[in-house]
Amino acid sequence: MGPPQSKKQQSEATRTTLINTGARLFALHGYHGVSMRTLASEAGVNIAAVSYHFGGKTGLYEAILQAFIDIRDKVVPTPEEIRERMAGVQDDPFALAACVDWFVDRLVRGILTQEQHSRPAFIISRELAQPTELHPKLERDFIAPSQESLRIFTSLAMPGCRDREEVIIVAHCVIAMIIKFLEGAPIITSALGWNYLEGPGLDKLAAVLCKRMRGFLGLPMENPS
Amino acid sequence: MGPPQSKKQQSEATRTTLINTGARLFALHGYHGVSMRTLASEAGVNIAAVSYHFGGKTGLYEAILQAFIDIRDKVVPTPEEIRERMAGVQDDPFALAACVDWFVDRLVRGILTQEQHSRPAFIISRELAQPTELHPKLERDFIAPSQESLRIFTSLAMPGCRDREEVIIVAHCVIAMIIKFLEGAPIITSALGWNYLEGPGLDKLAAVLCKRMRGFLGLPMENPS
DNA sequence: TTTAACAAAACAAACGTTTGACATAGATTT
DNA sequence: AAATCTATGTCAAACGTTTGTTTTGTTAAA
Repeated sequence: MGPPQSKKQQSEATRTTLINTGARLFALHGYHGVSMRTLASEAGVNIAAVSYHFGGKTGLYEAILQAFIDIRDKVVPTPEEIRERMAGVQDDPFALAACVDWFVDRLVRGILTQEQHSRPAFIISRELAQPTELHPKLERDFIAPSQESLRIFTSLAMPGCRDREEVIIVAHCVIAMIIKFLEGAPIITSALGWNYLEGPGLDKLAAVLCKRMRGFLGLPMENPS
Repeated sequence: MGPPQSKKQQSEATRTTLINTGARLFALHGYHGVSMRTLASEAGVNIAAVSYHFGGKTGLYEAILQAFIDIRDKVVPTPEEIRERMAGVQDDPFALAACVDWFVDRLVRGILTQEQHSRPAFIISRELAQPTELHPKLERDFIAPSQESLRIFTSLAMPGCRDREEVIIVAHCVIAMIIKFLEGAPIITSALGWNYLEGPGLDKLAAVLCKRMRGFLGLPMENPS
């Protein structure tokens, strides 16, 4: 099947397949819930391939986490991007609210729609509740930077707030809401009579979240008419 | 150790120990992450005790979930309780805000402080992201009733909102924030320099959450001076 | 004496990992 | 340019370990 491949191409293809399949299965069933036989079978490769390419099950899991770390900036805006976007609007509540819309909309669509982004969120969210030995690395390279971005956004969105503790708590709430829509997607969609979180449904969700997040941050919920 | 026990007492003691230890370990490491030998060892009982009393590992897990279902009303207020508490204040934003404080404070302290309540939240939250065969029962006896309470509270707290979809989305956000403080407790406490989510720290967290939740629901953040 | 609860040992099955044979792309030699 | 060698990726089979469960025998309350 497919065009004839060189050895390097074949090797790379196997690696990619394993990382993609592993990400999907680990996100669905957790690390301990996926056996190497199921994994290899789903990926369409031999059992020994995992050990050969990644040194074992933990090695593959590590590689998957690393792949997530590498695309972090595509999901969570960097501090620079946030500062640039929100510069000079500290005194205009409606301009601030527009920035909130931008930030929330980007997170919602980044995390909830793109599978390659939603799986990391799934796995990392689980890693939070159920730390493995890879937790320190994940904490340093993914969680901490994301938290920093979230706190910078939050403190900029609440210019009147001088309470550092409150900023940290509020920042946590912002990401918590969005992440929980990922894990609770079946509940939400069935309650709303939707099939998936996409299309008009996702637009509605994003709109409601933007509006409410404004109120949460102490900004006007509605734009001036 | 301890006073001499009758057979029924001893049997009941073993059951309780297994349920408590199981709840702790399953919450920490997930169903597949806990072996029966670790479980029995931690509980201080023989391996065969689990199969003897609960018919196997899944039987114990089921019993643990059932124990959670039985105490649901202690954590999440019932629809009756909510309706009673919030009756006749639909036109008074500040009275409504006080009800929000009551609801949020109860959830925060119920879920985040009491270990016997926080573990169910842990396990059920994981069951959401990673459904097992027990999911339907949990959905019917725990999740659905909790969601109903949450939606009733939300719709009563937003009397001006006639958008059913918005009510559902907002209700989900309310519980999402609180639950995520459970899973993200290590991150939050370390960022804030706290040791645990208790005492003054928990008071602060509850206060901030109450205030912000008011804004989220479109109510005044501060009480009239 | 009967029987409910516990404990130690053994069970088959599934686990992650390793082995050794095989095929072949790529490098080296003739 | 052809022949040979080497290194690499794949595969089926087997490895020893750990899994959840069951069996068998013992203890002590009823």
